[in-house]
Amino acid sequence: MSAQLQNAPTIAAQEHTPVTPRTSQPRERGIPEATVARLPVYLRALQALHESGTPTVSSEDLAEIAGVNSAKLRKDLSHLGSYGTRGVGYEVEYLIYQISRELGLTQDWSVAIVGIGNLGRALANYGGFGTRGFRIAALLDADVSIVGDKVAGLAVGHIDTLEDVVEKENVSIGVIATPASAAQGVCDRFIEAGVTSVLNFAPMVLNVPPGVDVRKVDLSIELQILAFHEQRKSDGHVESGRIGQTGNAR
Amino acid sequence: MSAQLQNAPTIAAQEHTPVTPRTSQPRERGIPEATVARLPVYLRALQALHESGTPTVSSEDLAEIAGVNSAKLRKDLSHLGSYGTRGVGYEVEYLIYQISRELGLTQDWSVAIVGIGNLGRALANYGGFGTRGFRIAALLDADVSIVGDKVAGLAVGHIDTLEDVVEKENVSIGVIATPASAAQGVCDRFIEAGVTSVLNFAPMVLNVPPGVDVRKVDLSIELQILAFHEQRKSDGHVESGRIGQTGNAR
DNA sequence: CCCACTTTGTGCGTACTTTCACAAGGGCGT
DNA sequence: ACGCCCTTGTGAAAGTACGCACAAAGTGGG
Ligand SMILES: NC(=O)c1ccc[n+]([C@@H]2O[C@H](COP(=O)([O-])OP(=O)(O)OC[C@H]3O[C@@H](n4cnc5c(N)ncnc54)[C@H](O)[C@@H]3O)[C@@H](O)[C@H]2O)c1
Ligand SMILES: NC(=O)c1ccc[n+]([C@@H]2O[C@H](COP(=O)([O-])OP(=O)(O)OC[C@H]3O[C@@H](n4cnc5c(N)ncnc54)[C@H](O)[C@@H]3O)[C@@H](O)[C@H]2O)c1
Repeated sequence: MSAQLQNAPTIAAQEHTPVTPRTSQPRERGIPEATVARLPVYLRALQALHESGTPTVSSEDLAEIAGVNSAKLRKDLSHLGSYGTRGVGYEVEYLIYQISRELGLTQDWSVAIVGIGNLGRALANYGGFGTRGFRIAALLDADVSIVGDKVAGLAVGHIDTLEDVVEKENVSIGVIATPASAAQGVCDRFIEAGVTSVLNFAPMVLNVPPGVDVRKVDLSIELQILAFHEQRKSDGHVESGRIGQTGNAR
Repeated sequence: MSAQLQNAPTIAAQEHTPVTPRTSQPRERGIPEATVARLPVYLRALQALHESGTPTVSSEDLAEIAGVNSAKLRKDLSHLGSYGTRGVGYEVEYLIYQISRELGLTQDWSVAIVGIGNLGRALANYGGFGTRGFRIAALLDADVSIVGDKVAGLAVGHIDTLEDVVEKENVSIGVIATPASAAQGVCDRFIEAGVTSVLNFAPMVLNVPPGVDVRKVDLSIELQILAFHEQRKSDGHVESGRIGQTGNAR
């Protein structure tokens, strides 16, 4: 079989002594998915603070910027270890390093995008990609009239070279931006080639074996969720209040 | 104030709703967010079944297609009411109607996209948009060299006409595809103009007042989450198992 | 009309999240 | 050195979400 399951319990356990300088904290293995999904948000907020020259920040302030409850933020960070100083807060630069390390951003990840249509091109041209450890290693498409085109400085390759590219470029994350009908096939090839992380933009549920992570970005679903709440608001209710940013989780 | 919050605490909660004086069975007001987020997935699966001529489907089969546990699916559907027939399953067409109605897709929603750059164009050209009750009412940008261009059959308008457009076209959902630096400003204008649902593609946390829904789509965060798990996999662990599709929730 | 069989709807225990509230830790002024 | 004040880290409570297991409900055959 393959399919199903939402979040996984995350294991925990072993872990030698980290590299951390002095006050290193034992950090337990097993960070909650909900926390993992928020770490990138904290990281972005911290980088903004760092760029503006702020040396330290309290959980209260950082939480405000990140749009979360401060207790939640502290608990999230506590999963990484005790990197704060009571009475003071967290050292911005140090925390950036810790979160980056935890997320695996201290190493580079090669990404291959398949389906260089409207969306694929936008993704390829998206600068924010490389800013954080992600490198677009290849752009692939099945349409021979597109193959060879230069997009964002990269020549589009033919889908048939997927396996070669994955191996040569050591691709670890596959992005699928093809029509839904081709998504499963592309996904299977990625997996067969050894890729175990997939980001899917096609509006369909991919079937994958255990051990493979798939995250989906589905515009249509987002709109439908918004429509649901919008309808509620005008449904006569005075009530409804949804609040701040809701994105993905697990 | 305004700011904060990530996922909303789910309104549901209180909302006794003494409303329905009738029989007890009917759907209580207050569908769990997690359920709302899955309804669109079920809907899509059902439509595929409908197109292939399938008249009824069991929770087991539908769950398989949607990639979820069948008990979860049944519980989700039970929030809408009892639309299944024991021993048979659910009537595809009827269920499509019920879910559509619940999601508010039986009415049309006008959408305005701001920021017609790489991503904005891809969104505008995205056909799947209109397929389900969503109509792109306007495309706006601040760059005068873009204003006037025809994208997906629509002329790009100037951002200064936002308020007029929202009123004239009765826009209820605003899509932000501008650089992060302009996102909050655009968001504020949308809200000021009366829009209470926003879909944000800019990598930043928007500050909004209560009553306004914001959903974000953040490519960078998705990649970072994948990187986290990818790192775990190679961290020596044999273990890690994340599985099937993970998308947004709440 | 009754029985065997299928599938729904849901009670219940478990697990995960969020939030509150506060004791303990640490810096700083005196 | 001492004590005050600020902020962290976290136990515990409350709220949600999941998925199992099964009684109830409906179908079709005999
Ligand atoms: N454009 C958007 O804003 C948007 C939004 C949400 C979802 N999506 C989804 O993203 C996907 C891509 O959207 P798009 O607008 O870029 O579509 P598109 O038609 O512009 O591009 C699809 C590309 O995939 C290529 N392709 C088709 N089959 C392939 C295969 N087997 N192997 C490799 N490449 C193949 C095509 O040649 C084409 O270049 C679709 O599934 C769409 O539903 C798009
Ligand atoms: N392209 C992607 O794949 C991608 C992926 C993830 C996130 N994003 C985010 O989406 C946003 C748009 O990305 P893009 O690649 O399309 O960028 P882009 O630079 O191509 O387009 C941005 C557009 O917004 C317009 N704009 C700027 N300020 C504006 C304002 N105040 N009002 C109205 N319009 C304004 C610009 O004129 C431009 O046309 C960015 O925030 C980016 O980080 C993009």
